[in-house]
Amino acid sequence: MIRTVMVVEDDDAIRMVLRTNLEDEGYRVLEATTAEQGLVIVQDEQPDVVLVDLRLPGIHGLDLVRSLRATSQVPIIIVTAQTDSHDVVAGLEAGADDYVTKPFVAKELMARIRTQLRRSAPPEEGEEELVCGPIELHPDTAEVMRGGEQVPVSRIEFFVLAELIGAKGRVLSRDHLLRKVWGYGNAGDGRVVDNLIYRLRNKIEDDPANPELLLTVRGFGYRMKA
Amino acid sequence: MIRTVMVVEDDDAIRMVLRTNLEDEGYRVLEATTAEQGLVIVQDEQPDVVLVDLRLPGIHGLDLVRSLRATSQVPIIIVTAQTDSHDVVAGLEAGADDYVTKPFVAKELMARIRTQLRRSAPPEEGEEELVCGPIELHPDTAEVMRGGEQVPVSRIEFFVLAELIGAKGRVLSRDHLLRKVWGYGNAGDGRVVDNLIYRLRNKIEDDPANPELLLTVRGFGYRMKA
DNA sequence: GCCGCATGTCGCAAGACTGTCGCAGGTAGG
DNA sequence: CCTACCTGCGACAGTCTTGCGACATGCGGC
Repeated sequence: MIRTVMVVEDDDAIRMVLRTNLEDEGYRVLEATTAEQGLVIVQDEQPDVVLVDLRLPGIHGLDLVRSLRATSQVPIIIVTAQTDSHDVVAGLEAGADDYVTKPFVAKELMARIRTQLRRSAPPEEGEEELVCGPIELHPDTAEVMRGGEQVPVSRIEFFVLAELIGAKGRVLSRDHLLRKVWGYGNAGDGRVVDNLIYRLRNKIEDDPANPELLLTVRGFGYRMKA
Repeated sequence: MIRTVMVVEDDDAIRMVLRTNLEDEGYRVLEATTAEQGLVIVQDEQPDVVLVDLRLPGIHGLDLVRSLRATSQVPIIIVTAQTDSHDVVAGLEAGADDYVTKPFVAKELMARIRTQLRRSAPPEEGEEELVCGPIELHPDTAEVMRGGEQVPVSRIEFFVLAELIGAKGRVLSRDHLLRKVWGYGNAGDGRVVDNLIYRLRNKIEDDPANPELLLTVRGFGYRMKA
């Protein structure tokens, strides 16, 4: 079954990234740049989840949340730049089901969307196994195991590894990783990825200088051993 | 068997939080914002439990309780902002089976609902065992045992521990705990959880500085030892 | 072999994250 | 009224994370 996600966000760059990520996950994506537009489209199209930015031109995102809640039970996730907990709490009180603050980790946002969807649509097929050679990822505990022993990795390292292993040996470009993991406009240039790969190798490879698991594909990007 | 819970509450934010928590517990949720609506839906749908707010627009919650009691034996739990014991006593006399005052601890409300359900549907499968290493939770008595000895913990500490142990080793984010335990509006942001964890550790860990049961997962949240 | 570019390597510093603790208002019980 | 406790809050310090830049290295084409 194809699910529809509605994005209400005025910043073109962020909306773009969200759309790309959502489409990659197989969702149909609807977009709106204002609260008014969003309200109409939601009622028209009955999406399965709505992402709402708080800072919108004109009507504030909060009011949009309240309006939506008044007429619909669609799961609402607030995506806001306000780290100010004020807006966030107000958002939840207004009836949102979850919130994510920018800069967000795109993979995490996707996971949260899945969670909201699960509520409205029962049990999907089990989580994908995240295993590659001696490396094993446990999303439940956010732990990475290597041959049975735990390897401490940071939040972002975890998500990058998850993305790579999930790709099952396919090459992923730096851009792809930037968009999927870092998520958005993170103008941060390419080397960030290189760095992270370097650090990951130091943690999961026997000989980080001669990687056997996390391979470089010159000119394209990185991939896990098949 | 899927149980149905009816929520009669006019405040959108609170109703939302209740719905989220109830659905997470696996209940089907019906909502009404007025007594009239509630009465109709209850007779229509025969829910297994009804939550009633006392302050409702129009007909008062108390009258709704009386009306319900006149025609049904469905367990009724009053959820009220009135700490004023007046209304509460009146509510119980009107035929309610239990009451919870706001701000309530979400997990506690869920527990009370289970209790009411147990009455109407006798032998379910036993309660989930809330045990983790030397720690043992007794929901009936709200006691925490550690290696056979009782550890005094506060109300909220108890529910946080219950949530964590119930998660069986999975990581729970601060957000998750805030919503599941504190339940709502608790404008209080982040550090509240950290503090509570700190206090819990002082009570249940041998060496609180090097926790072995209640673990931190940096960047994600907390979890119990598997 | 030489050059240019892609990638590896590493240290740094800002800032994020968490642990720790004292304080104060609130509540319950006496 | 007093006391004890619960609970949220803020401050501070220590640790870890992470983007960045600089330089080294290696690959591929000529």
